[in-house]
Amino acid sequence: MMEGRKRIVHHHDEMGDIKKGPWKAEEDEVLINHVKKYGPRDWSSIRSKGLLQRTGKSCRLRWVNKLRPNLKNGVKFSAEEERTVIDLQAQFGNKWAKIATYLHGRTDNDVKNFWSSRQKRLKRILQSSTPSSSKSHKNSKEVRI
DNA sequence: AAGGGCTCCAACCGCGAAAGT
DNA sequence: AACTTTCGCGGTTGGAGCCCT
Repeated sequence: MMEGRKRIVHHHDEMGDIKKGPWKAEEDEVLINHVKKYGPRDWSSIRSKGLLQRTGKSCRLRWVNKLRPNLKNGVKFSAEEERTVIDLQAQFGNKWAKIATYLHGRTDNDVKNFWSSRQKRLKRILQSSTPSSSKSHKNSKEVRI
């Protein structure tokens, strides 16, 4: 068997097991407390202080997209928000972070997700009405534009 | 009623920019 | 000035949970 845990440690990496994947409520709390104390910065120090086994990158992402106050989490884009994204994308291109600054409570990730869902939706619709492809998946739900 | 396909979104990655040493 | 570390962005993806038959 030999479940060897040997590992060459470059003195500074704090014992190299980095946690990935979904965040637990407990981790969120640690992150929130850190931000309360020090502000939304120094993401990498969270790991070097041994508070969480997450990269700075992961901590920042979690804060910015999910934990930061006043986010409209779990609320679908309103028709107006959709309009705004579509218009701004036409103006600026795929500048999601920039576009998000025009929408209160939405993050670049939200905008990006909205856009790619929409793109796929449009592609499907186009596909299913193309001459050659007669395999039409029945119009399941409402067709959104 | 179950099981396979489809959607959506949370979180990852790579890379370039910015900040630090 | 040069090298290292951290941040921020855009693109991508795996899987939970919804349809559908």
